[in-house]
Amino acid sequence: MTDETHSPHMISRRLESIFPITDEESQAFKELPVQVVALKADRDIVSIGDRPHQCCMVLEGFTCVYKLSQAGKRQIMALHLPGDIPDLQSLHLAVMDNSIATISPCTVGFIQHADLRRICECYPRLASALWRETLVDAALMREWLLNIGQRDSFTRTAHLLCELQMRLRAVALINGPAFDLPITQEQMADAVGISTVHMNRVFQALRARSLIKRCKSEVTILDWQELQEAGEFEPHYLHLREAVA
Amino acid sequence: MTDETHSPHMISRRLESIFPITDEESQAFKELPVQVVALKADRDIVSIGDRPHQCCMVLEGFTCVYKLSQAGKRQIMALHLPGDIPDLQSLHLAVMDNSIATISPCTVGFIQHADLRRICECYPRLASALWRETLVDAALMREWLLNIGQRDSFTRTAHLLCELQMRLRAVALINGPAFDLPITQEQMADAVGISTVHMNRVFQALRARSLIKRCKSEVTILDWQELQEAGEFEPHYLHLREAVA
DNA sequence: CGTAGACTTGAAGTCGTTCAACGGGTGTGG
DNA sequence: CCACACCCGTTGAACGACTTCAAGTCTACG
Repeated sequence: MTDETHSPHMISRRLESIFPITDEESQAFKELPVQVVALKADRDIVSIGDRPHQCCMVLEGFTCVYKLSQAGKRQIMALHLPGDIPDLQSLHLAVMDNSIATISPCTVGFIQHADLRRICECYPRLASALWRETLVDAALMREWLLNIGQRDSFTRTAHLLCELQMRLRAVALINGPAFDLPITQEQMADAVGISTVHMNRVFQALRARSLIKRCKSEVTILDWQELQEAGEFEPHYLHLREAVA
Repeated sequence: MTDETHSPHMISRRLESIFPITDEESQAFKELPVQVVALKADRDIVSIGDRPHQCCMVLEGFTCVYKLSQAGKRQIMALHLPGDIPDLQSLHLAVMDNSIATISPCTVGFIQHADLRRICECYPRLASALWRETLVDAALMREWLLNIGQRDSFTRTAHLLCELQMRLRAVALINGPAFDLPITQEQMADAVGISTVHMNRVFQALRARSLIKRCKSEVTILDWQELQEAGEFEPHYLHLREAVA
């Protein structure tokens, strides 16, 4: 909530990871006024039914998109990392059809819709880049739908871990096999659509097969190849510009 | 494959159902060159891995977006009706991360990416309308994710029926409680993520509770109120301009 | 008239849920 | 500094929803 300068870097890095933009366009982004805010874990950033006049960019931490069933069960339909804009849709969809919350303590940056619209008019390629962002979000949701609809809980979980690892790499937040994953088993369970108790057992199975190791909030992938196979993970759907080895 | 004139009407009607556009913009759409093709049921229109140079607009019939798991199980992640553009994403995402197939016999219209890009440049509001289209598609997927991840099979199926009824109404394809739903139980099962056998039992339960009636490919909703409650259906996520009673 | 595809049925089996309880670490207030 | 509370992770056992297999019926269509 202090350093306002690293935020535009964040977003342009994310955009560039999936779409080539020029220096001038990148620069335009960096000059956008951003209101930076720090938030505790498990707080709503935007709630279903809201009519926001701004978008929220993740700067630090993890956020999630979620909805509740009538029984009060929560389905997480996306996880967002630094550089992502979880509610970019609100630029064209007046009322939120989902909530967005922090998974871990976060700092986020708010950008006014008006500013985004203006920049989209001046730089049509940036508009395309943002459009593309929302399309990649949708592509991830399709994969999650396949995951939840057709794969068993073990495969689903392995798949999610692979996805997170690769996305974190793509924005250069990690480079080795270990990374910080400040997310509880309950939140993981909500993301793959199983119960907390069962998520715990899946984690045990993953450890038993020596696929991962977990120590506090740090996850280490012990066998990337095996984990990918266990999770039926094919990274094409991430639409990254360059394949990450 | 014969009448090329009704197709642009179709798309503009769909766009207008969620976004106000001017006559001039609507006109621009109607002048787009469209290649109309008739297809049998259960045929791929675009396949995963393709790099299409055109988009496909549904003119008659139903299409679906799907992916296969390694075990060969199919998850349908969206159903598209006349007026929809199932692969609009391909405008900005070079390679398809999903396949698109016909559910029933269909006629579809292909529009070149180049033409769409041109019209987006000339009419930025149309570009926004198309962007919005893809965002609504994503909103539907979020609801499907909630449906499949957190609701039981009975609720899921009721929900899907409500959604289809309301979307068909929104484009004025139906007005009464009965409508043509040329889709097999197997396809329905793939859409809600359950087995064919179980889908059959869910249908029996829906009939036993007098919520729906099915005769050939025609579905009649006997109690709209009850079906909505049974499916936990709240239509906000469809982002229709006007609530349909 | 025969065949293929869609729908239907029963029974057995599996995966995941639910309930209930306990352990361990961490932070907070007395 | 200790005690307590809380959250997270863990465990066992019973239950339930859905799957799978296998067979049989119905209808449409060539």
